[in-house]
Amino acid sequence: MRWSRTFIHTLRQDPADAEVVSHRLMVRAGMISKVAAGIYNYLPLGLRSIARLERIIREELEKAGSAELLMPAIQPAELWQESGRWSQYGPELLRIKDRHDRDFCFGPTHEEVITDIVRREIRSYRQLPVNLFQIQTKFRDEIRPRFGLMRGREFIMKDAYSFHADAADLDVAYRAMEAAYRRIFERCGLDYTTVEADTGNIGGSESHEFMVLADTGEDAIMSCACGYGANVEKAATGEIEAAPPWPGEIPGAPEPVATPDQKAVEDVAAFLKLDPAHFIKTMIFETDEEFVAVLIRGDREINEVKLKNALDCTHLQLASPEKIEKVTGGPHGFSGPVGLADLKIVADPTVMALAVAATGANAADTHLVGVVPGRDFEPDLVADVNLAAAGDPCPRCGKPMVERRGIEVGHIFKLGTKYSVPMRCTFLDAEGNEQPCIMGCYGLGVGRTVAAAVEQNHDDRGIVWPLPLAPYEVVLVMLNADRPEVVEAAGALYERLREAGLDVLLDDRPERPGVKFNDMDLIGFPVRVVVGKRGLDNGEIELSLRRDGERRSAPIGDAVDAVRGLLHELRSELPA
RNA sequence: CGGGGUGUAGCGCAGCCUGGUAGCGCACCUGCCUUGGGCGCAGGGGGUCGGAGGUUCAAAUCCUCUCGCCCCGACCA
Repeated sequence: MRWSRTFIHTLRQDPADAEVVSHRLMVRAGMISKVAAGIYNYLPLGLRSIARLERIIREELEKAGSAELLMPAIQPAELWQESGRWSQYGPELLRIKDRHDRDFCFGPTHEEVITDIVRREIRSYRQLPVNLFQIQTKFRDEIRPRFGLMRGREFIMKDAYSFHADAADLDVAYRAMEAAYRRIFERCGLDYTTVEADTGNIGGSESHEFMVLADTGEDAIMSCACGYGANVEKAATGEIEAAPPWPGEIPGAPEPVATPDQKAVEDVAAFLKLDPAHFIKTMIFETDEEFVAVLIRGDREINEVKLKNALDCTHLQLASPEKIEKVTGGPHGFSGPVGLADLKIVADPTVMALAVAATGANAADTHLVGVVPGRDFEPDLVADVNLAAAGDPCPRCGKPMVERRGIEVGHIFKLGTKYSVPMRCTFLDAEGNEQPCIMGCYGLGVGRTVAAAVEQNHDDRGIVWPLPLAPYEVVLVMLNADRPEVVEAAGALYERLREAGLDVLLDDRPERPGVKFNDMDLIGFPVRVVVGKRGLDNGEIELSLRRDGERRSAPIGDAVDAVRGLLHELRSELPA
């Protein structure tokens, strides 16, 4: 392709609304442009990178035994009503009506449609398993879209779904898809890790996320040298170090002490000359139907995702100070479990491990010391609601874990029968009994993966594309476009490179050299070939790799081989 | 949805406080010049100042309402 025939318009300045580097650079490089909040055009250059990733995805998924299909973006409400998600999904589901006033939605995901497809055809265990995928545009009306392609409302996703006769067969597909994902991200040259994940409101028994490591990632992940890794929402810990010994005697009953204006645990601890770990922090939450007092050791934080799972509720929020006062009898900041007879109490194991503790007295400016868990209060539920933190012991090996940030580019689930039961997607087993299909689902954010690649591969001049995702592998820069001999030589070389099957863009613009070089660096083509009058006088061209910029010359007659050599050098570092 | 910003030429911004002919840089067009890292000179085109209403002799500027966009938070296969 010639630059003058495609549509590449770079920006000299950063767009005012771009915050993260991938968003900034992709807009500046003329790969994407914004239409509305979280809705983008994929311009020719951006689409080429997307298409290259899609090709890798198709190859690996087909190898893993998944067949491609394409489902509609617009879905009828009836299917969502069958699964129950029409009422559960909330405002993130973009609902629309047709001219007959019938309800539809723009699909944020396709469990309902795929389940409908499969249930129409599958009758027997002999027809299973089924594994299907699509690459398709999704719409989720996110509360806060941001970061360009990283969190769009409309976005391209690869979603796959598998249907099985039993859990063992699902496991086979799950492992195959996991391996396919690994190959996809490895082929893209991305530095990633897999972590155990919470299943969220998709449900299911097992779930892994694929995280591209980047400081700007929206997810926190805990990991350990032993191989354990988990999204912080899900992360367990080994046994948390015990609180220091209680100073002094353990009283026979809790004793109230005055703590005027002392609310935060650190302040009260300092005031009472205790360690924060001696405290029981009591947080009052409000669920769909009740108030809950949640107890965590004073030096720890609550993990709301774990709490939501422990309570098995869909909505959860901290209660307002007014409501806290109403349900506990004491003001915000002085809550404690003792005497909270009417409230459900959930305690983290770190709390129950305390021999004796201090906590709020449910009265203004008062705390209780000498509270003994089990003696002075009894929780309704003991559950791990502890937020893992850097340095906490690994649940597998006990060594300290580290916290890193990641971009969630893939998420795979064992769904079980969450959709097949309500939607009656069943088959007859070998004994002639009707059984629901066991399902798995497998998502991969296509635009997000490309953005993550930029996030991970750039410098202060622009993008440094990993070869497999570059919009063009090679750019041929025609300098001195006013010189007929240069135009002729560059044009001829361009044809030779094309005939050799190379993926090359010819920059034939009559721009000054500085403009061209800056654009090449900004867009980040892996291999750059320069034809200019200076080199041409010696019959030479200049080659360089974007990642190191080191320039080397070659006779123009050897140009094709020289380019191939550089591409080979880049390819040899990637899996086949 | 709560908090904080912002909207003026294609892009990035000033002007607003203190009302009085709408500006700057880049980009674009013409000519000359220059040509290996975002040249130089000269000339030129382009804006319902997000929208509606109000105050005023006069509104980009003040007031009210409204819409878009951005950031933080809650939210999120």
